[in-house]
Order: sequence, then structure tokens, then C-alpha cells
Amino acid sequence: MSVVAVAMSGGVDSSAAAVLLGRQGYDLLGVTLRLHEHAGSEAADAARVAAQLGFAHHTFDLSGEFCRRVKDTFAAAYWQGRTPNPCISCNRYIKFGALLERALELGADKLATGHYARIEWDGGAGRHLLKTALHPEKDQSYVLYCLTQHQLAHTLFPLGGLSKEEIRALAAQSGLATAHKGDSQDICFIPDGDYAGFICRHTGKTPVPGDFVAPDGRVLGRHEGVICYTLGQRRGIGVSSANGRLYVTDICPTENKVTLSGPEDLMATTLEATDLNFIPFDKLDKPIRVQAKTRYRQPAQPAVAEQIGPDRLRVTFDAPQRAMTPGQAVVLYDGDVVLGGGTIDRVEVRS
RNA sequence: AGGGGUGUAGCCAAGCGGUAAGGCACGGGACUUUGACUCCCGCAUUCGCUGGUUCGAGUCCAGCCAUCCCUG
Repeated sequence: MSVVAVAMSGGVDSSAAAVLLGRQGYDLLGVTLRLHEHAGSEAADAARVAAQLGFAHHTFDLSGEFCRRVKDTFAAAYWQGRTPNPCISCNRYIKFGALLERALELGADKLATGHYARIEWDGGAGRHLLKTALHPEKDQSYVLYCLTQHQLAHTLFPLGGLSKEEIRALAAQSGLATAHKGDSQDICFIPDGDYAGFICRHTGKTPVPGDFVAPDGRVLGRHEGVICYTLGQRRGIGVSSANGRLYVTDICPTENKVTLSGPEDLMATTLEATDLNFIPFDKLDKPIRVQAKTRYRQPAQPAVAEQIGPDRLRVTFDAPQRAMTPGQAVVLYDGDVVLGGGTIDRVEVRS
């Protein structure tokens, strides 16, 4: 029987994943990451669940790797006026990178996590496929689009076919210590939600206040520094308008300006992405019809995707999309199959 | 100094004698990779000030103050 390392965060999902795998007869091994100083009781909770279920548990300190691959790039992106998604780089480099390698070194054949997504083997193509979770409301395939064939070959997502309710019931009936913990959310290494504060501490730089401007250049007020804003943001601006709500419609770090205007200026139909990864194939030979997501919590929208360079993708949506944001991921789907995606690099704002 | 306009919440703004609309901003909540979006809840015992008329005044009258425009 093969050995499966279960990535245990100390939460309900990964605990339930361990229970399921145990029932399926796998030899289990618990692994928990120490990534940052806000670890709290997570490792201890994970160890307790492992003990309850009767398998060994290891903790790895990957905080150095995490700092370099996740925190550094997160902070750097904000200074560039972008809005990064740290979960994606964490999955790519940490969970399914460094941790997977550690697990394999420990003798495991596979690494299992509590993500809601499915992996299937496509015998015809000779490739592993990544698919959405069966229950779309919990689907996390968006943050997994960057997984490679090697990573998929050594990964299990035991929860991909289950609903959150089923998971909670499972955890409760198993008497797990973690059964009643809430869902984790927000960015794990910034538990207080003070992004700007984190970015400043991490980079040693201080945000420079500047002007809020209208599209015509008129000064509307003062902003607290470009790192404090994201495209499409409305609240926290402090500028009122007689013509309705104002949104951040452009962030220009070089001029230290943040443009404010109406929601119509957030609509765009075309974006370009880099950092590409495709799953059922290595590259796009010709334009294809897809459904694409530009944000985690957003239904996939019909579009045409075309690879226009070795690491450059253009996605043109049938209908304009709101606030497609550099730094966020665009993920392509064909029904429930994840085709791949990339990091949004620029958005063509038409008039 | 004279003529005209305007003064209602942090901003814009309805109101035209009957007991303070609405929008924006802001605060709280739900949702959340996003200080995101969206949605829900809250937000002027009081209308520049002081008097007066009236059963009743933000609404009418008088004076004063402030501000804007025009003319000396």
C-alpha cells in the first residue's frame, strides 16, 4: 500500500482529508508547515489530530523559502501597483514545491491536501487533469492552476468530491479536535489584515502619500501611498462625489498617482498574462474558446484564449469584465477541466 | 461702498407653512486571496445667527453674520 503524506494545517479540511485517506487504507504520515511567526496552535492541532488518528507527524520549517517565494513577491507586487494572490505562489512553490519534495524524501508516494478540487488521469492524453470541485461553491481550482504534471502526479485531493457539510459531519463524527474550527480566510501571514503595515515592515519602505486624480488630471484628494489600494476598490478612499460612487480605476507607481472614476472605467474585455502554466497540454497551438476567471470568487466567463508568445497569453472576453487586475490570476476552464492560466500582466482598457 | 446670488450632516443636495428626501463619504455586519466588489444595517430632535408672524416655520418677515459674482 502506498504511503501518503497529509499536509495538515490544523484546520477542519485537512483533518477530514486524513480521516478519509485512513479509511481508504493508505499508510499516512502527517506533515505540517511552519511558514511564519503567526503559526499559533496550528502545528499542535495538527499533531493532535495525527495522534488521534494514529500516525506519525512531522513539522517542517519552510519559513525561509516562504519568505523568499511568497512574502517578498507579495510585497514587491504591491509596490508596483499590483494586487498579488499569495496563495497561488504558496501552492506553486511551497505546498506543492518544497513540501512535496520533503514528503517524497520521507518515503511518501503522494502528498494529500484539503483543497477542494479533483485530479484525474487522462489515459488517452497521458496526462493528469485538474478539475473543479464537485461542489462549485467551495471550488479552489483557481489557486491550483499552476500545478505541473509532476506535482499533479504526486498529489491527492480527497475532498474534491465532497461538500463542506459532508466534511464537517465527517470531522464531527470522527471526534476530531479541529471539527468546529472556522474556515481559514484572509492572508495567513497577515492575520490582522493590515497589508500596508506588513508591506512596510517587510520591505523597510514607507508609503509616500500622493494625489487622487480624476481621469482628466483634476486633483480629488490625497492618497496614503499606492500600496494601500487595489483596482476596483471603493471603500476607504474618503473622497465623495456628487455623481455617485468612485472607484480606484488606475494605480500609477511611477507618478505616485491613484486615479478615481466611475465604475464604467473598470470594464475591459482583453488582458495579457505571463507566468503561464497549462495542464492538459504544454502550450496553446491556436486560439480556443474557454471560460475564464479573473478573480477567485467569480463565475467563469466565456472568452477566447490565444498564446501570443513563449510566455504570453491573451484572453479576450465575450463581454467586458470588471476590474481585471494585474497581479491576480486568469484561469482558463473547459467546463470542469482546468486548462491552465497565468498572472494578469496588463489589461487593455478600451474607451 | 452699491447691486445681485447663496447659506440644510464631512461633501453634493431635495424641500416652496404641517412636523428634515436622496446620493457620496463614514461606521458596523454578511461575503472574501484583495483595507476589493456586492449586499444589509446605521448615520441632522435639526436647517448661518437673533428676533418676529403663526395653532404650527428649514419654509413668511426683520436685523445681523458668512460666502460668491458684478460695479465703483
